[in-house]
Amino acid sequence: MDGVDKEKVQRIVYEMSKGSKYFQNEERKDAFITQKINNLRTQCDKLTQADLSHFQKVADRRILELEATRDLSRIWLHVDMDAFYAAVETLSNPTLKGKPMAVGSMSMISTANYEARKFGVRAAMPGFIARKLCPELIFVPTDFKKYTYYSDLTRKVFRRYDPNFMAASLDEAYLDITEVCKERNINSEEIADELRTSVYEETGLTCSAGVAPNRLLAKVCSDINKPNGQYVLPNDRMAVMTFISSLPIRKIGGIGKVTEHILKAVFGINTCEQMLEKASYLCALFSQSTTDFFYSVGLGLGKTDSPEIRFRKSISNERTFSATEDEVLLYKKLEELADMLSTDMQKEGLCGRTLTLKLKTSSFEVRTRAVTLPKYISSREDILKHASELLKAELPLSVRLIGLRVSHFDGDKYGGATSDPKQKTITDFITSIDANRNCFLPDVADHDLVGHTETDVSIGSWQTSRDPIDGNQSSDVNCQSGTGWRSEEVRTSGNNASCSNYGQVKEAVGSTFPIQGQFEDTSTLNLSNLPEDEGLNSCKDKTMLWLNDYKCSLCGIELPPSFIEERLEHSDFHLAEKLQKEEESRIHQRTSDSSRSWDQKNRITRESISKRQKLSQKEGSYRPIDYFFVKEQ
DNA sequence: GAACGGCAG
DNA sequence: ACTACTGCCGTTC
Repeated sequence: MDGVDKEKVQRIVYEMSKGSKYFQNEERKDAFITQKINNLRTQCDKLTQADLSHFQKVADRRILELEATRDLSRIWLHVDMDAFYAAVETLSNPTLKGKPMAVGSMSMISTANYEARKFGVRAAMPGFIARKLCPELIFVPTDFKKYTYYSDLTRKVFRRYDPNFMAASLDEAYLDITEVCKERNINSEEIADELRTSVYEETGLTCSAGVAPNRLLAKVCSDINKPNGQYVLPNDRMAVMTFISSLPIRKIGGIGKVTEHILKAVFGINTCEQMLEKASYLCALFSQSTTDFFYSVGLGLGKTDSPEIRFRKSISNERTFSATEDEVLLYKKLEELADMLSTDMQKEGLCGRTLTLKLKTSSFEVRTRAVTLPKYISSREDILKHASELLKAELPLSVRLIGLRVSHFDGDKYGGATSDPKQKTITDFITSIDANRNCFLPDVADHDLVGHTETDVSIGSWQTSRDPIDGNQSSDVNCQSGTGWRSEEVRTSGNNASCSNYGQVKEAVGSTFPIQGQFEDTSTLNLSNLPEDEGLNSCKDKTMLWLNDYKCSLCGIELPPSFIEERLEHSDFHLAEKLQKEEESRIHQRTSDSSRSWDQKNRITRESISKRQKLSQKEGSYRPIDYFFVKEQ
């Protein structure tokens, strides 16, 4: 951003925060990092020439191995909407045009428009500081429904170029445009141009694009000519190496403030190519996974594969409020969180056995306390009971945030489900009912939120929404809005939108997940947990079955309107499923509800999977969209 | 394997 | 008067 007086901005930010609890905590963290840097330096100094030559050899070998994995056969495009939330708000209120504006609140800004950025106002900056930087700044509260709606519009465009595109958040996506380029015999630059034009025509919003041989690079590229621009990095090794050589490491997804600081302070690394120059030191001081990532950065390597399915590993929620030591109040907050979390988990049919309590003290110190239970839980009572015990052990304490997380899901480690006692029971039970029925394993898996992430090489390469979410009147009693809009979102938009939170995307529910997965879950729950009539009605009502004329409201499978036969078959399937279920409940009347749910879930999921596989074989070009996640909320 | 802290987006 | 959520890594026991 030119025109920004960086010194002035820094000074104001410093003056506004200096002396605050937050600031003191930042200083504490800085001190810790400084210590870490000193330790690393010491270790470096201890390295002998012999050590270094040894590590150099190891590093060289590893770099060669990584180089051998280079794949220049794919063309990836990363799209990034420009100041997305702010742009959407301006669309719905044109009087904002040209004025400095920020989406968010006094506590936290999610996105600032370009006029505001001229003043140094940025995403993730608290509103009160932003106002100091720009007194006439207009604040607009976040409205995720709106962003989800526009996000869906953009995704309709993306889908035309890559039906299997990866949504990284509401405003970012990765598209493998290799095939389109081939089929239409045009180059990637033209595709990018055309795509951006289409997005603008269909949404009124501008975006930027980056094209490169892998996702890591594509992401970097989309930032180069932002806003409303694009940059193409050809699939050529020399071009990549030249591009990467002078690139500051901070531009790379996965290298944040701290890593940048450490690498610079200890090794003098500023650019990507220096990752290779200092390879022996890195090799000596960091783990294999970390050095692999660093070397990959130096080589300009990134992921080129199509999204693999991934499972959600945890689900959580947290709230900030004005710090208090009042135990009654704290328990009440805890109860609300347990309530919301349980609801979210049930929406997705999740049960987990590790519960983690997160506390942020009034001095911003973060603590987590966890327990792993002998059985899987998901009910509000179970969560609350164990959470209360964890909390109790920490009191008295002045707290400003409480969070709860459940992880270690059943069916976690693909198939690992059977290793748990309770599951064995269920498995056995179901098996006894129908020997043919296969439980758990990948099936269960699919029913989870799956996403894919690009994560990977260690410090990951995923993306999340760059616009932090506004905590919504953060500091106060407001703990509800979060979930509220989420559930609405799910029902109304029924699409890819996700509402997430973590960055890598979501559909409607909580945070981050792939849409497909989410829907499947939702549907599963509908069928198994709701009164029979509901499921049945939905099945019968063909017009209601296809959300946005595209996605099945029951299981989330995505079938475009042109798939007429498949659609018919699909609705028949749900009907049959329904009937079968009714029949079954008659037979196994005494079956416990929970067991029946499991059973039902598995069967449905299975069907969905095989259906999808069938489709992809038949129609090579069509595959359900996998999402990844987004986080927002 | 579990717990915890931290980074990143 | 500095968010919400998720994933992964490293360390320690």
